[in-house]
Amino acid sequence: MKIAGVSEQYGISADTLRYYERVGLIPPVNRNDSGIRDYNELDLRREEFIKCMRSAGLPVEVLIEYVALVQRGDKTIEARKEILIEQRKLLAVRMQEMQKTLDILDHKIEAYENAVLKKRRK
Amino acid sequence: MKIAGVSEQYGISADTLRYYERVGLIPPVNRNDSGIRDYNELDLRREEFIKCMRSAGLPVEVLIEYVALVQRGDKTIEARKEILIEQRKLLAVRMQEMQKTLDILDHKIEAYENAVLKKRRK
DNA sequence: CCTTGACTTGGAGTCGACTCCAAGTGTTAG
DNA sequence: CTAACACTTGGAGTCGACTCCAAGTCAAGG
Repeated sequence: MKIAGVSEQYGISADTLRYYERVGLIPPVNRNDSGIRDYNELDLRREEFIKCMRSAGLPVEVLIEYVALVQRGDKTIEARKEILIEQRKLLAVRMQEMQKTLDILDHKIEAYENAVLKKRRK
Repeated sequence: MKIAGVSEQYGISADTLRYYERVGLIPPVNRNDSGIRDYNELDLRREEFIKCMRSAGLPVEVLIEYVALVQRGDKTIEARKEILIEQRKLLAVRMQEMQKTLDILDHKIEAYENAVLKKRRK
């Protein structure tokens, strides 16, 4: 699959896909005879993983480090696990903050709802 | 309370507090005779609100709009409510994405855990 | 009196993460 | 044969949100 197809399928711009590859967020993608990227199944799964991690706010820098470890093989499994555990922890904290904010928003929305009703009753 | 105190109490840098005021994210804070900011209770509650909203990723721009509406009084209540409902919706979506990522991280961490154990058993 | 340190301003700089651009090459449709 | 179009590269530009800087003012302690 060429870059435009991947871009459409995952909703990531071609520029961003090239950027990801350039900075090492995914390993180099194979090229056809004209030098054009030809994404295989593994590449696509990688893009999906990256998309998922990025959507949750994991920093590009951390993901680069993780991907580099994957490339170095089984001896890096412990290090990779530590990275994921750390990021999982940070993610859980962010989600807690967001939950707190969500609750406050719900309170405020309800308060505004009541204010609107009271106004209408006048 | 002076800016340094607020900064310490809320974990927001003095620069950021001034920035928030400059762009209209909070209304101008009163000054003492020497022109130094003197935050009152209301100002502090505003900072706390902003801190909470920002920690959940609500854009500064949206908050500026919201604060401007608050300044314009009761006739803007409906508009404010709409903003909060919209942001609440976006927040819920982001949280869902994060939950999905969290689940995947948990799966991966568990898989790594098993891989580590298998290795040790050799 | 004078230094120290917290504050003031306007404006410039930084950072993460893209996003866009110019110039060039290769494949395809008419 | 040529025009259109998808792709390539390296590098520059943008955006949101701060963060830092220079130059100046003021209150308090030694």
